[in-house]
Amino acid sequence: MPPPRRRPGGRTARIRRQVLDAVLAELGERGYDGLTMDSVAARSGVHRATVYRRWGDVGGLLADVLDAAGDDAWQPPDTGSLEGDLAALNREIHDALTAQPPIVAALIAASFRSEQADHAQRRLWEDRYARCEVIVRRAVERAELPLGTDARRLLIAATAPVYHQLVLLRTPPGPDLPGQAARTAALAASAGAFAVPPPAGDT
Amino acid sequence: MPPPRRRPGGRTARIRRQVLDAVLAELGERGYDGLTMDSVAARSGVHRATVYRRWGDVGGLLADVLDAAGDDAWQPPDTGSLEGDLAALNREIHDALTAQPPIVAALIAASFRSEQADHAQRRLWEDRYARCEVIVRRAVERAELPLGTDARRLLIAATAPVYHQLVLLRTPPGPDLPGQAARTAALAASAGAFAVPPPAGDT
DNA sequence: CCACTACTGCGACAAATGGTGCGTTAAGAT
DNA sequence: ATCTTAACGCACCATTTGTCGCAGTAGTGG
Repeated sequence: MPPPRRRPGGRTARIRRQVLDAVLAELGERGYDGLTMDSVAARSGVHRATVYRRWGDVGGLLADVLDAAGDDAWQPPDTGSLEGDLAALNREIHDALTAQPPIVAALIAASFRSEQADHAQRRLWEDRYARCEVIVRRAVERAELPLGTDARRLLIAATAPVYHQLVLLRTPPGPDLPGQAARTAALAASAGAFAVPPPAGDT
Repeated sequence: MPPPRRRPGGRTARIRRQVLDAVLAELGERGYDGLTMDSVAARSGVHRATVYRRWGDVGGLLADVLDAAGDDAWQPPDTGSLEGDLAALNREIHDALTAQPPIVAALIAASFRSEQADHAQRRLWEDRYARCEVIVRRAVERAELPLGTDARRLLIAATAPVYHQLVLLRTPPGPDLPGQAARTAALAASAGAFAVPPPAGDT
């Protein structure tokens, strides 16, 4: 027998959007502990019991929001140079983390609250960094970087300072933090700091 | 009139230690939302009402734990070279973040839960990074680094990848993440990536 | 050693929150 | 159009959270 087919139809989708929007709004306004099943239900206009049944708990809500966030068509910037790409990427990150209300920062913080949200957050990170690897590939093609540069490590080195400063340290960043972090990483990269040894076989 | 004089004596101090230990234990075992006033009171053997009276809420508990954590005699490693110091520092961070139970990671995550805890966490970061600046000063004295190197930016660039990988991304780190991050930062630093322009006056 | 009082323990209480069975409504297929 | 079934709304209960007054205990100064 076929699995019972779902009904992705109009009402279900509408309710989902209402609830997800309410989650983001609550998260932005009341920050962190403000996100309860109750407040989400009240704001969305959907009944408490419905929210409980479809999402189970706060972690389910967050996971759904995070998964929905990954379903976009985002592409990393393409400025024509490695440092330019990294700087533009960092500026996007910086803007997202300092936007008002601070939805992205609140989402990151909230993802610690449950296993489900944690997994969804990891999927989102993985997706974003995977999409960014093209930046490094293009730089290698332009001969800005040596072959065998570890894309992931380079991307993390470039972006980590921005996240660290804004999410964990939460102190006012120095001027042009995105640009400086990008320049530092690009410099280290062109010096071969992220070279990965070939798999010990052929060229 | 003078404020009523406090009693920092035996019982009060003992109760505080019991409660703070219970906070750490709960945080390690039950991770994030597991930390409630009730569970702390139960585990510590202190009455609920006492915990409410002295600490007010979960944020108060976390803030007290964080402040207590800053009252130690920790000093950054001194290995004789910049890269060695940074690598040793990163290894300490790595070990603290991957220890079982994951108390440090849980503390960082939990510090998002309230204003009070947030402020305490910032004080702790500030204190730690300030203590680490001596690493950069020593490197400048050894002429490993140019004068006018921005200590804070260098330290953040060196340590951020470790925090980012273990706290935010939460994916298995590559081999020798601490060492690689340290080498990258040291390389960029000796190339002058963290030079700060002199204040536009004299040498 | 004694008096003073800050601090803790106790239990009862009000209020908010989390979670669930059951009848009703609306979506999707024939 | 109408039938089937998934999804929703309502009412309800259980648990947790936070507060208060009072009595007892133990530091602190004389």
